[in-house]
Amino acid sequence: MDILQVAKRANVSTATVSRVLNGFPGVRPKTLARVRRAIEDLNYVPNPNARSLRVGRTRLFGLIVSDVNNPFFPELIDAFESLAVAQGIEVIFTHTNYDPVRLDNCLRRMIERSVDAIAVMTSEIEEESLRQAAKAGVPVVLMNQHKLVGRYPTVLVEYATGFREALDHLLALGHRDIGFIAGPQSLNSARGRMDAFKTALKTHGLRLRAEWVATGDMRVEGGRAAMEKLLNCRPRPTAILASNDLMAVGALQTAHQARVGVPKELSLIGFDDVPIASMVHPALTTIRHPRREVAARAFAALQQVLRGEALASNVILHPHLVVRESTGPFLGKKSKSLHSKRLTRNRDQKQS
Amino acid sequence: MDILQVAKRANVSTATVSRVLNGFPGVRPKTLARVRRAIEDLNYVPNPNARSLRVGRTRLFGLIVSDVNNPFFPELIDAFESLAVAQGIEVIFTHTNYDPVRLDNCLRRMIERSVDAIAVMTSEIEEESLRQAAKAGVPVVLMNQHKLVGRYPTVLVEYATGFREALDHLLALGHRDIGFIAGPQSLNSARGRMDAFKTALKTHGLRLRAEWVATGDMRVEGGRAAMEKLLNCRPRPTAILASNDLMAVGALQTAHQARVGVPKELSLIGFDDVPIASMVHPALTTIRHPRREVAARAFAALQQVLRGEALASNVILHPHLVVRESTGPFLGKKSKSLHSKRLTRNRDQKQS
DNA sequence: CTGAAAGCGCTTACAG
DNA sequence: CTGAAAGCGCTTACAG
Repeated sequence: MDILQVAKRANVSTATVSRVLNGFPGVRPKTLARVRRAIEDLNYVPNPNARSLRVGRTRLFGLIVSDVNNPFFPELIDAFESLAVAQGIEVIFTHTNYDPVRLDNCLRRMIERSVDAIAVMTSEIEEESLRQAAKAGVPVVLMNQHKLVGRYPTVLVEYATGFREALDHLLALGHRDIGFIAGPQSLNSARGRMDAFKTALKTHGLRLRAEWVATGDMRVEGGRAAMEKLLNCRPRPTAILASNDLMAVGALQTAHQARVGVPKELSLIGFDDVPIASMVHPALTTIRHPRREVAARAFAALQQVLRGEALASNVILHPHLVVRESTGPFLGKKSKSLHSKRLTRNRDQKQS
Repeated sequence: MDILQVAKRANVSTATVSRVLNGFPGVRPKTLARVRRAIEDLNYVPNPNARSLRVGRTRLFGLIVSDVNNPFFPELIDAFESLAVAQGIEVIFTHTNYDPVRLDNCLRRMIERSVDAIAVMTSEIEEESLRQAAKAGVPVVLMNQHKLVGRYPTVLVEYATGFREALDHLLALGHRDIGFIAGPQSLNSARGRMDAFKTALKTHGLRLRAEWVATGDMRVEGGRAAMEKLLNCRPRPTAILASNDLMAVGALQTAHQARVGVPKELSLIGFDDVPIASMVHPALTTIRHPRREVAARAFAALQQVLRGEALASNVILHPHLVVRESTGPFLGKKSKSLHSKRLTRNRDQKQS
């Protein structure tokens, strides 16, 4: 009964100590000072369990992502957590390893822990799993789940914007023959990226040749294999976009091994802008996924729901092209024999 | 008063429901079945706050690392969390961004949340910060804090083992002139690695030439700069070890740019075996830091302390060499003009 | 402006 | 083998 100690020392009731603790107005300055003094002297810290039991809120948020080992997520986690900490909220973080069953478990665990709210930042979500959160009255915010848009607050990322910028860039460099390394079409995100790419292509009046599309597993290895296929095409695309950076990195390695110069003979663009994108050589031109922003909006949405405010509408964020060294001018069919001057560009230079 | 509902439905007292919930022996099978039934029917889940308030334990562990964005940590976090979940323990995870003040805050937050135990997996730790945990009676386990070894259970990683294996490998390939890319000597881990390298060198009867040591910031950029310096040495080392993989990756890029072939003209070895190590080209030979094991031992140590068992002694783990493609035979001074046959090796092949 | 008292939902001696 | 009851440490109407 620790608040009692403080109360005794300050010569007040526990109710008053509680008021001071929670910053309620209407405590006489003298009393306030006395209570503060006692808290200080006793080095008193309130018991969060007792508080939660009483109030019904834990100031605990859940954050579920697909995969900690995927370099896409750390920034998102970091951003989410930083915001939480700034508000005195703690976050229980976990990952599903892309497994829908694990997602179900994660949600259950968090609900049983009575978190106040949950952000689900995975690519695949079964609506059935979310129902338990709804039933328990725990607000949930999602990322990029177009199918569930009306039913759960969702942060959407408009891939098309990024692909449009990427194509603008490639066309300006003289490319017209553009290939694509897709991800498994069973994955929401991979399918969304493929669709967005096709749309952007159409906008620019280009057509996608079926043989210029290869599919990989969204990991480096998949990018390698896909690139092998694309390099064997005749005619060969002069520029290739990948569904994510990891596959672009794999593609880059295969190009190296096949002695196909990037960007001299082939331009390459990734997606996400994970840290590795700027670490490879040549540094990858890529479309940056605004994941810190996604985390921030998701967090804000949860707070809004908790305050009982209605969400205005879903948030739509846009990825943008980051030009680095893996894209360059198309030098014509004879480029292989030419020793073109090496292009120098600033890393991290952004295209407007 | 939800356990009461269950009790009513099963026609028992709340005490009995609690016994069933906690798997206490000595409940009559019939009663047991009735209670289980009621729990099932009502979809009852105990309130963790009430339980914690009563019992004084939260089944919450804290995990503090230096940096989520550092590719070293995800595996460690993953391993720690998986073990926790398997025991019905939730983990609050946070990072200090290498800032001692933040570590202090992180510890305070976790203690105020009344976590049961804390694993501190950062490279820099002020003992002062740990005192608050001691005062609050929260067990703490550390990673690689040699100075605090007697006072806190610690998981140690014996860097020397890894460097010895690396040198064995290089010597077998014919190298004798070996350089080193160090980290800032203000960092515990960087200093430890440097010392271990020197020791290993001495064991092999080699001497370190001062001009063959360059210092970087433990990031890719630092590796680039350090490599530039080393490439300008005359004579030049024929093999270089880096304090971590990120710097090795930077070094690799600089070698590429300077048209120094790896491993043909220069062998390169990293440290840690982060995911990027096997993604670059050539794939990095590196010393694998056993971080999943570190996490597992740290977790086990915490559990042991919580059970009131004394720790036998500190845990010592050993890193081992993983041979990939960035190391090869020393081909003599004239190697630059030779077109030596390309070595093929399996990626991920381990040296025994 | 402040206090007395109920109650959040559990667990655990204690008694039988 | 089971129950009645106290109590973990807070917050919050309610009363004054």
